[in-house]
Formats: sequence, structure tokens, C-alpha cells
Amino acid sequence: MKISELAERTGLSAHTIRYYERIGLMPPAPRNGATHRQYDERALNWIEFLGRLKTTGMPIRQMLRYAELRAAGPSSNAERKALLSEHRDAVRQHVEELIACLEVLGAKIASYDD
Amino acid sequence: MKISELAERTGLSAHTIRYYERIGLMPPAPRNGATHRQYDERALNWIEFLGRLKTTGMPIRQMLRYAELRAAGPSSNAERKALLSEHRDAVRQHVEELIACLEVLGAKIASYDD
DNA sequence: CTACAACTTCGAGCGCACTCTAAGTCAATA
DNA sequence: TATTGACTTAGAGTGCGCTCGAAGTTGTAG
Repeated sequence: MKISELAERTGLSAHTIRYYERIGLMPPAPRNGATHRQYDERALNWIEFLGRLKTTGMPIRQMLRYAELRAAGPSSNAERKALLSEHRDAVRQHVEELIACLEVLGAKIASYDD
Repeated sequence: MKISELAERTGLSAHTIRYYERIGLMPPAPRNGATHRQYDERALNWIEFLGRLKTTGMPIRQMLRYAELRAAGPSSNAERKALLSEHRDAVRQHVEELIACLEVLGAKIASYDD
């Protein structure tokens, strides 16, 4: 598929997809006749996974590290797993924090009923 | 207390506290002899509450709106409550999203054990 | 009274993550 | 073949939330 279709299917803009490639988040896309980028389902899956990382607050720096490991092949599996595990711990902690804030928020909201 | 103590107790920098005042997030602090800012516990509580809003992802714009309503007095209670309720809904939704991402993350992590 | 750390204002600078513009090239359709 | 719309690059611009620096003033300890 072309970049416009990938953009539509991921919800990103074509600009952003090129930006991701530029900074190394996406592998250089193969070209249709040395010019236009051609994408497959793998690219779609990758962007969707990046989206999860982003939603969960991972900074681009760290995604970049993960992308590098991915590009390095299966020998980096252990490190990739470690990276994701650490991130998961951070996300879990953040969720706990949010839930605690929801308590406070709920109390505040209830206090307006006095 | 002076700004340095408030900074220490809130974890913000004095720079940031002045910035908050500048943009209207904090009410103008009373001065000790027309110069140095003097804070009380209420200021501390307010900053801590702002911290909850920030942790839960509220943009400064919206905090500003809330701060304005607060400054307007009790007549704004209904609107304040509505604002916080909406925010709470958004936070709850975000937590759901994070939990869904944790599932995906967990699956990915497990997949490295093959 | 002097020294000096902590305060003051104003405005510039920064890091992040895009987002957009300009100017040009290419591919598919009529 | 001509048009037209989507693609290309490089680089500048944006919005957010601080963060810092410079230059000057003030309050307190010795």
C-alpha cells in the first residue's frame, strides 16, 4: 500500500510516517521504482505497536532504542524483552497512580454536593 | 513560608511556581513588605491538587479554566464540578486504554519466551 | 553596618513530538 | 499525450510546559 493508505489505516498523517522513518522509528520503506514508498501489513502492525507504546507514555527515545534492537535481529531478543518489561512495570505503576488520583478527584467532586 | 520552602515541599522549582502565578494557575501571592512572596498551607494544597490534575493528564489550559472558576468564588461550584467530572471520565477511559495496552505488552513480552 | 544568600522581574531558550510549506517529481487516468 | 493529484525532500514553524540566565534588590546573620 502507499503512504496515504497507511496513514489512513493508522490514523497518523503521511507527514508523521515520514518523520518516523527519518528519525529511525520505522525502517526505510522499500520504494516503488526508486521513489514512492510501498508498505505491507508488517509496517501497519509495527505502527500499531508503536501506538501502544506511545499511549502508555513511552518517549520516542526509548521507542527508538527498541526499534534499533528490532532491526538488529533475534540476537537482541533478551534486551528487547527487558526493555518492554521495564516499561510494563512503569505503566503498571502509573495506572496505580491514576487510580489514586481518581479517588482524590472523586472526593473533590463529591464535596461540591455540600 | 517563602517560595523556596514551598518549592521544596511541593517538588516544584521556585521558577515553576512563579511561572504558575504568571500564567494565572496560582493566585498572586501576598508579599512580605511589597517584595518577597509569602505562602500558607492553602497554597501548598492547591499546588498538590494541581499536581493530581497534571498527573492525570489535564492540560494547563483546562487547569487555568478551573483556577479561574475557583477565583470566581462559590457561584462557580456547579461548573467546577462539571469540569472535574468530565475530566474524571476522561481519566477513567484512559486507564481502561492503558490496561488494554498492558495486555498487548504482556503478550509481546511472553512471545520472547518462544 | 556589612556581607551575602535568597529573593525579584523580564525575557530568552529548550526538549519533545510533531506539523506544515515550498518546490519539485511521478504515476495513473481521460 | 496532457493533466492532475499524490508523491518526494529539506527545512522551518508550532504548541506545550517548563527552565534558565542576567541584572538588580532585599532581608538576615555576624
